[in-house]
Amino acid sequence: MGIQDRKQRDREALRRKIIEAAVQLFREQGYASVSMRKIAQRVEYSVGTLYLYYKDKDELFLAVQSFAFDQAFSYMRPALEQEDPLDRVHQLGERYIRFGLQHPDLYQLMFMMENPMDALEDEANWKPGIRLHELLMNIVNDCIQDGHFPGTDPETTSFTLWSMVHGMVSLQVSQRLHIYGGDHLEDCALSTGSEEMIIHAYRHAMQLITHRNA
Amino acid sequence: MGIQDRKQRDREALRRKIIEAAVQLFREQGYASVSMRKIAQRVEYSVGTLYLYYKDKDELFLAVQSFAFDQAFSYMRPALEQEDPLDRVHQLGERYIRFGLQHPDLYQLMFMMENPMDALEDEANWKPGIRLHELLMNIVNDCIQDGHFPGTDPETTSFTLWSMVHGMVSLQVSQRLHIYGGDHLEDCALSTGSEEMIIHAYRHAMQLITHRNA
DNA sequence: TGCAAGTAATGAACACTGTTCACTATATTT
DNA sequence: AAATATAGTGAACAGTGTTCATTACTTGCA
Repeated sequence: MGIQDRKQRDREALRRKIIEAAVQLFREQGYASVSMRKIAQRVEYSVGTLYLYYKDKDELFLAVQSFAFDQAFSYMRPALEQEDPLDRVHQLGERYIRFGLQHPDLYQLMFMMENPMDALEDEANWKPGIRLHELLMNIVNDCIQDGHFPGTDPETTSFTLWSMVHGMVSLQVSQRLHIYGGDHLEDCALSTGSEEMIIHAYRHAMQLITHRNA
Repeated sequence: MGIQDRKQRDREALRRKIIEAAVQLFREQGYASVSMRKIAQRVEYSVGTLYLYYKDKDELFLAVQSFAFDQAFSYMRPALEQEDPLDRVHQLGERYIRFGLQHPDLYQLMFMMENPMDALEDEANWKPGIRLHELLMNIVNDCIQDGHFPGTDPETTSFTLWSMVHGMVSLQVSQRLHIYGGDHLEDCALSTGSEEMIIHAYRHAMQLITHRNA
């Protein structure tokens, strides 16, 4: 039935419009001040309608999170084209950081907020997280085959690397890095707290970890 | 005037009772579900009274954060008694992690929530953060004097170390580590996601960074 | 002592939040 | 054409942080 198909398409189109409106509002007004009513107003439907398309706010935000992961993955994709596995981790980390800093609201939704995670039927089935972690772990595995990261397993090492870049991004996103650049520190590489300064710290760290004097 | 003094003491006692009630409620019911009315009920005063002692919720929570930092610092204190500066960083990191994992609600307040930070008159004057960072940086500086962390400055290195441990703790606290231990991974050191497993990863990382085969 | 001034505490009220559900309007099927 | 699904609505509910007119009590002064 073509009509059924069209209805299905309409349904999915509205589902998409809703999460796009949510993303837009995140950008414009920040995570905290996005309410169901504001989203409804933006898509020009009533509040109740949102609940016909998403069970509750958590489920809606989980869909936005999924959308954000798509964006993140395609942003990080070019890193995978590097020949040397060590270059792949390097680039992947750098792109991870840049994406997080440039989209703080999406990053919060992906890795910092507790809320949307509750909507997962089983927390262990957090697919985007699994996908990201497997991506990283495979590359780390290749590195180990090349003799890097001696004495560790890919699991532990990839967790460590993830923690480091996540730590850098999330401290910045949650406003904890304003301590750098105050008068109490004369001059240091992090004085501005900008993206490039964080990348600089990341590169130094990777140098230390990989024993490479690039 | 002794009466004035007593009033002053009463005032401070109630201020303290309020933040203690807040901490208690964090423990019992989790961060998200602690409201001003619940705190008021716990201290057996009306809601309005809380606003005579704290300008708003952010300011109250900032006071709780300050309380949490006191706890954290005294928990981490023993680490500073180590002779070797490298042992000091090692232990400091380990204690940082353990404190965070054992007090997830306080940790959220200290390093993850945006809210209470807005209450700072000047974000760059986040005193507990500055204190923690100076503590770490001084130790790192001692390490560098001993020839460790070659080619980096204490600023960058201490930021990196902080990021790593914060990343580990915050990923766990915000429920992002449930991906470990699923069926999609046979066996790995992180399978349980427990405190000891995170400490294990931390130690491996420190080994890599410090080029030490302890 | 009696009265005024000042302080401390209250809780109803306001504007917001996520969520529900009786109701209407439209579309499909019989 | 009538009956039946389906889609959309928005007032209502219980909760949130915050304010402020009103009360209760304490202090200082005549």
